[in-house]
Amino acid sequence: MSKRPSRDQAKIAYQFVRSAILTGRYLPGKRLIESTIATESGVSRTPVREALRWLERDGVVSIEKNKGASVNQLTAQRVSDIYEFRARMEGFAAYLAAERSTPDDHERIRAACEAFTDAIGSESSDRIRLISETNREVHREIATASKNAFLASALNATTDNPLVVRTYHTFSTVELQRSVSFHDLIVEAIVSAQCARAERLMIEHVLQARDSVIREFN
Amino acid sequence: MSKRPSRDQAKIAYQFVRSAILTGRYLPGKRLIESTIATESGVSRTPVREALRWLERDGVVSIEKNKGASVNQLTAQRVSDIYEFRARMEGFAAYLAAERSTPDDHERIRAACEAFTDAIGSESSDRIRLISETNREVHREIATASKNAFLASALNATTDNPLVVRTYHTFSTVELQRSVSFHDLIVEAIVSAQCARAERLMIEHVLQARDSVIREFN
DNA sequence: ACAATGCTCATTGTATACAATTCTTCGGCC
DNA sequence: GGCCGAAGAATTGTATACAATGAGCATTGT
Repeated sequence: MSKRPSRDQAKIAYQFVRSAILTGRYLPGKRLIESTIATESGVSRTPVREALRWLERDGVVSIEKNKGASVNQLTAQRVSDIYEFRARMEGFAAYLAAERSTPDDHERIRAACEAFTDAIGSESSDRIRLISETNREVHREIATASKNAFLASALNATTDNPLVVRTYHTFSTVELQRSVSFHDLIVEAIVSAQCARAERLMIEHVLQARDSVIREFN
Repeated sequence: MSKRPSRDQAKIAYQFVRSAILTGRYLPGKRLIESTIATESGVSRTPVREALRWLERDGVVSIEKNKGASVNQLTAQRVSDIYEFRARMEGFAAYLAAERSTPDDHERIRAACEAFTDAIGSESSDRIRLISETNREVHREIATASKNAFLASALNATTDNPLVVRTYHTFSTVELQRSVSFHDLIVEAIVSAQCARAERLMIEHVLQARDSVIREFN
């Protein structure tokens, strides 16, 4: 079942703008004109508008009523803000997962962690993409195991935040190994229902990622 | 300057649906047909679609691709989920505010707290509305003082969450007095830069609200 | 010369028309 | 009688046309 034709215009527009910002083609401060993006990405304005709202939620662009969207300045401060926020959210999810998860959840989380470890060892051409995907899966399983549907959906909504995905380009092998360690420790804490430890470990895990990204800025 | 003509169609649609859900005219599980809402609220489908996305973010409706939106079952569990989430967010904001706020911030927060206290004593016909507004202002000032723009915007996005607003209908005088106490304690902790205390107090403050609402359910 | 005012135009917000998808129902077949 | 499938209806997703808003510029009066 190929999803090549990708009949989802809003997603096309989203990825188009996202990619343009990440590669530096759209620079910070640039105003994003809906009609221009529509033409460039080959869809109409309607899905473009929706895509811009998504990017606003990601913290990547700002939208002012009747004035349109513009690319946010990605200062170290701003990136740090977003990661701090995520760290707390994910930490809370880990806390709840430790408190409420079932053996079934444990199985799924463990499997996701293994897939991540495998991805790191992979020599495939889309290794980075693979790492990113499997990592997402780990965090998503933990969010689901938190049994707080609202929290899980809020987290999933930001999992393909451009800022988060970008990080894997900058991660060194040693940092990836560290991620594996943290995943292991977090799983252990969750399985043994040690809520506070799971939370602390997850917060630190995310803050590690923040530091890596911030370092790139300087 | 009257805003009676209220040129914002999306907001009209949002408040229309929101009100319909709160008053029980739209019951949980009810499917929300865009064209129907458009006709009933007197705007076109385009702003209705946007309004539904806002309500999804609030946790009030669920949207499935190509299937549309439906009103969420507001089980005690689900309401609790949302409040737990908010409690952590607001707690983090208070933590950061205690760490980073300036004397100017302190002034604004204090003023907002006083306005809230006044609102409680008010005999005005829209007393509930006034209480709700001033309370929002307190929390918004604290969010701003956190100096984390992303966090502040995420919180503000959910401040007129129907679930949150609803609570003030159910609050008794004693509970409102308790809110005043908590506000005072939180401000004190923030001003004296006691981060952990500010966070704990804020979490408890929001969880109090949760308990009040949950109690209504039974 | 400069500030204020109104005009023009680019762009966003909204409405509506059209396409694609899902749901429903009805008829045929087993 | 019940299950499967196809046709049609209902509804969402997308495109486009139109209205309203805000920005920039020129013009005018002082």
